[in-house]
Amino acid sequence: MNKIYKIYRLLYKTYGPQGWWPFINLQKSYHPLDYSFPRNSDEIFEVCLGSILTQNTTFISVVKSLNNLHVKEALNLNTIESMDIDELKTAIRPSGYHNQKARYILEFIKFYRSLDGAIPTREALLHVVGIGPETADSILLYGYNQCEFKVDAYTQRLLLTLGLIDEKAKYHDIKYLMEDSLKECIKDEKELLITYQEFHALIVNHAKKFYSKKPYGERCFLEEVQSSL
DNA sequence: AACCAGGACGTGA
DNA sequence: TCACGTCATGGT
Repeated sequence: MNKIYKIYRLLYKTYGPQGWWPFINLQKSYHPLDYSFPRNSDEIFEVCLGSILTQNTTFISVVKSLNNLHVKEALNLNTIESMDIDELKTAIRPSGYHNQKARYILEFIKFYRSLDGAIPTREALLHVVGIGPETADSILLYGYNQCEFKVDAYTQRLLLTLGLIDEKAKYHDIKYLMEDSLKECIKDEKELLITYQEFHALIVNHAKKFYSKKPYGERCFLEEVQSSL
């Protein structure tokens, strides 16, 4: 068992399953251990929308934006595409950058339509304006249940503090470190996917508590992973 | 009241 | 390639 997987086990033992992704339309019937989402095109689209809106923003703000659309019966691509762009901007205002994110959303909808239900490749997603590596992985991992590890600022900060990467490690360096480490320990594809999904969520949960303000990692119990191997 | 949040893009060196 | 400025609102 390598250190990365050890960190995952420790986080899971501490916080339990996170139940990522919180669907707006399904809050009543949603349970953390139900990994059957998303189930249809509307739910996939909701994850894609949330993935764009959450760029450099807390998910609490994203939920507000998604709810603004939901109460207008506009949490679907047909309505968003046909609605006035200023109305869209107003709805997503709580999650910030509403001008460029409104554009990103419309750009993505064009791309989404061209897919005609197919699963997008990572490379194709990266060609869409407004979709960088993290947003692409978020869409693939949570929207399409693809084994793509999502790296974010918290992941980098955590691994850097624990001394598992160096300062110049880039997005893909970290992504492949996580994926290779987990593949080494998990052979079952379904379990691997769930681990990717839960791990990222657990890192965010944990990092909010210990890696939001300096000095990072103070009293973080993951330090024990260092000495244990 | 400064600081940061589940980033991406454009620019110049 | 890479460091840096910009985009914007909301919570602490």
